[in-house]
Amino acid sequence: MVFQQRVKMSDVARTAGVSVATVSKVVNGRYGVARATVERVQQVIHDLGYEASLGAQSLRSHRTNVLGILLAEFEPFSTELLKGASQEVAGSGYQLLAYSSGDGEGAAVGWERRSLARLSGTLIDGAVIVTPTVVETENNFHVVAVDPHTGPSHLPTVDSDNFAGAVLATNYLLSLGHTRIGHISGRTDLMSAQLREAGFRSAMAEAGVPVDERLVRPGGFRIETAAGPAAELLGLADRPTAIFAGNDLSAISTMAVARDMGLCVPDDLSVIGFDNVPESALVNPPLTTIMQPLQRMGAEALRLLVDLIAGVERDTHIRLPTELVIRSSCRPHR
Amino acid sequence: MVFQQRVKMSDVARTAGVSVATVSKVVNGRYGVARATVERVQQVIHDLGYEASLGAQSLRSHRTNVLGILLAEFEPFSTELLKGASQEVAGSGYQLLAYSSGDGEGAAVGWERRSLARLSGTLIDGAVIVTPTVVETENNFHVVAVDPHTGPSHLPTVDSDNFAGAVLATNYLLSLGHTRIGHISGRTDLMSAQLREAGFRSAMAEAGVPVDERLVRPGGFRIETAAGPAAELLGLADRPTAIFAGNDLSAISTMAVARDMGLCVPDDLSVIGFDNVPESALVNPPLTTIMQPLQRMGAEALRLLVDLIAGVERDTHIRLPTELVIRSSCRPHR
DNA sequence: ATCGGTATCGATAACGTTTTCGAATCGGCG
DNA sequence: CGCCGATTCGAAAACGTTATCGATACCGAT
Repeated sequence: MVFQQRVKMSDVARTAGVSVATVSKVVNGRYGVARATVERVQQVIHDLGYEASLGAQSLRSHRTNVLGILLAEFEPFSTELLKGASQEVAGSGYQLLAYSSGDGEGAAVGWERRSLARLSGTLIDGAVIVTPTVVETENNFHVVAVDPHTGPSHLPTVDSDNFAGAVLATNYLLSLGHTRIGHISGRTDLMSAQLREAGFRSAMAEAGVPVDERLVRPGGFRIETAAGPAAELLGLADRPTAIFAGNDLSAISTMAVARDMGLCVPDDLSVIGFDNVPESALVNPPLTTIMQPLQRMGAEALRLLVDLIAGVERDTHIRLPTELVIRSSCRPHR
Repeated sequence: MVFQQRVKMSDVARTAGVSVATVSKVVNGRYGVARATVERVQQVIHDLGYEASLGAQSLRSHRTNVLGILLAEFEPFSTELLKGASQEVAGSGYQLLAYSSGDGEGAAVGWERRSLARLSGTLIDGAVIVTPTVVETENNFHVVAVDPHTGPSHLPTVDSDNFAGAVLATNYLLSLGHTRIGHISGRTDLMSAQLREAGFRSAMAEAGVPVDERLVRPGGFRIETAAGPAAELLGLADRPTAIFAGNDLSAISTMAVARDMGLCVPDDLSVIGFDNVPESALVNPPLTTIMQPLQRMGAEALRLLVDLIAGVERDTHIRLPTELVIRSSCRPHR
């Protein structure tokens, strides 16, 4: 019910009978202000409920003690990373700001660069960027990338062992007797997607099973974009008996398409995913998948970022292990 | 690999051979600049990759086209709301910034007020606040509350029908033959917690079953805070045969405590939750609960906020229905 | 030529904070 | 009593942007 204007530093200064400069010193704990004055100003600050304006603060000092995490959207993958990062930030002295491009559908490339330019140097002290396609770093500003785009980059990075995970998934399908295995690959600009496809091909070659190129199609890592390729694959006269989807969302999409076409998973078609997002345990049938420790990846990324800002010398590339999680979406080939 | 300073408006102005004022007009699409100039400036903006500084922009104009959503932490409840809000924001012309108090444990009361003071008027044009305990609105700044604190408030609000949901839950347990029903209530400062307890008492009274006051304990809506009360309840000589937990996290905590004490859910103890967060379907046994449409609540809150800023006349209190979701954590009383 | 009216543009003052640096005060000591 | 160093404070400039408003250029009409 209190209907008041934002209280600014000059208000505090006036009621405390000092100058804004002095208030600023008190707020930031700078040296050179008398004991009595400090206490009086702090009292006024408390009484008036003063809070520094983030915008003005950062505009002047280029330091806000706020870190950002940039996501294209709040899909399950990013949300899990966010949870991990959020837990890690507690007690670090920083606060966390999650920024979504909001682009949703169109997802204009380069949103990370634009958002970063908008926030860096004027709002946040550093950022972790999830699945960035464009990496470009201004000096004196730290970013770490999670699951970055392809191509050479010396950005500090956190990811999981995508290649090994893909080998795990493929070998599992092979061990069930499948040989006509399809692969719905991910966003071609993502390192992880390329490594998963490479792992798939490697495992197939290792087993001496040739890859039918018609069974490998890009699915874009999203439910909507994967549906088309999945339908094409399943529409083939000699359709695959198993599909290794590039991520869980593609796998879920594939299962939906299969159902629509009258196919039963896992009886008519085995499906394995990648990520182990919470949703994968909820779908029917529960999805067999490759787990990457998403929350831990988020936590590691945040800790790495904090260390970088603090100037700590440490390894700037973290790779976490993957693991096979067996549920009910795969069955031996008859 | 490009290693460059942040490019500012004056840089654009210099290379385009105009003044910063003109650049500003071009950026904001103001009237009064020649066609040719507009194009030239836009070209330079694109070439240099200029992006306005959020801080400076908002400091001066008090308008950023950015909305905030304030969460105490990224637990499941808030995360679902966030997803809903995030989907709704696409295409609204705004961008969404999620802010977590980061307080995690201690969760100092009034974090919403402090964060809001920090962000409002200098960073965001409006905010939706999840489970706020302190409501205080500055003029010319819009906020909408989701699941707000108790006490009178004329804040625009989105919530679900907590009372009816609690009646649903209680009646379900009663219909299974339970009469010794315990209730682990929620954060006592939250409207939703009070309404759920009231619904519980109302349904019990309606059925003519007296409430044993020793079986009603506050659990704080969190896994850690609910464990103690749950243990006390289950340690009673005449322990309850069923527990209506104030939310899913309390219910999950209760099930864990029960397991530790050698009790089997649902055979020795029926447990029902509230919220239907995704986790409730993952636990073992899957949790029977009351669903509130969390994502939709987030979406409605965001739409309401946008409308308020735009000055649209509309209903400022939205209440969504709840629903019983039967899974496997309840069983008829023998 | 002169004039009035439109376009187009740029100086400049804010916005709320931090930081530098000089001014003022005070106590102690010669 | 005069001087000096230490302490405490405030004036003012900067940060990058937007908004106001006056200056200039140009046009056609008298």
